[in-house]
Amino acid sequence: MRDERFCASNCPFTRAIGTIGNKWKPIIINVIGTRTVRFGQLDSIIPLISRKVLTEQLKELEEDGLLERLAYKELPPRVEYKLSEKGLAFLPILESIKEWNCKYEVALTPKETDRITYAQ
Amino acid sequence: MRDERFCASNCPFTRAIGTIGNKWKPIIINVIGTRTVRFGQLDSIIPLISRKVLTEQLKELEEDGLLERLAYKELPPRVEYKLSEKGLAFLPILESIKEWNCKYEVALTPKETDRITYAQ
DNA sequence: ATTTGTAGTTACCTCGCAGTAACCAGAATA
DNA sequence: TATTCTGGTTACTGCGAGGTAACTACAAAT
Repeated sequence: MRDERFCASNCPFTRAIGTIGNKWKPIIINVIGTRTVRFGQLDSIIPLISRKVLTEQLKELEEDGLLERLAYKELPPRVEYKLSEKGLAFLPILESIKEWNCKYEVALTPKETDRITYAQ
Repeated sequence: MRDERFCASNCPFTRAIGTIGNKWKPIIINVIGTRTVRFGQLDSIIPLISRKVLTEQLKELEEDGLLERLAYKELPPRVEYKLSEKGLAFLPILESIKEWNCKYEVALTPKETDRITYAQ
């Protein structure tokens, strides 16, 4: 999922793309935003992602220091995710991507059915 | 390569991730920058990418209006790629990703060998 | 006559991403 | 007693992304 050849590059930009350059991570970071979110919430807010892949993505994001995982020793288990300082600093970039897209996107005619929104 | 479920979303952010949210497109956009670059140049500047995938990515970027393809009717053929207004407007976002990464990345110890740089 | 150079395209094959389903702990509730 | 609730993990599986190699056109150079 994470491309090790990218992460091993000596180019900062290439390394950055190696860590956040896939489709799920920007979505997950955007969904968490400034909140504290539980695993089950993420799983239900992002319907297209499977539990397994969500787990993997969250683990990588934690390893890369973008988010913090708070596991409470309860039963049934409770785990909360929130963005770290690094993750929060990435939010403005996602905002500029939104603005960029709204400004330049060619008009589409999405079906009224199967609408999916991850924005808050 | 492009995730159609993402592109069909009614959420602008999700659609944006659907078009530029993979590892190669940000790299290609960054390499082209403000220049006009030939196909062969891209192929040699980005060694890890295969010709086939490079062709596919360039075609999608053109379809999404991020770059312009100028094919000269010569033999041997000559094709030049340059960013459109939309593509150029994306460059500042890539710059902020670079800054973000340099500021927050955890220190790595990349091998002195196999160094790869796409930055200009 | 043969090689070179460019920008692809095509067929073929493989590896691995990702989906699905089953399973887990153990307290609380019915 | 059995079910529920949560946040995973594991095994199995299939599809498709992506790599490789061969091939194209045609002019110019050797």
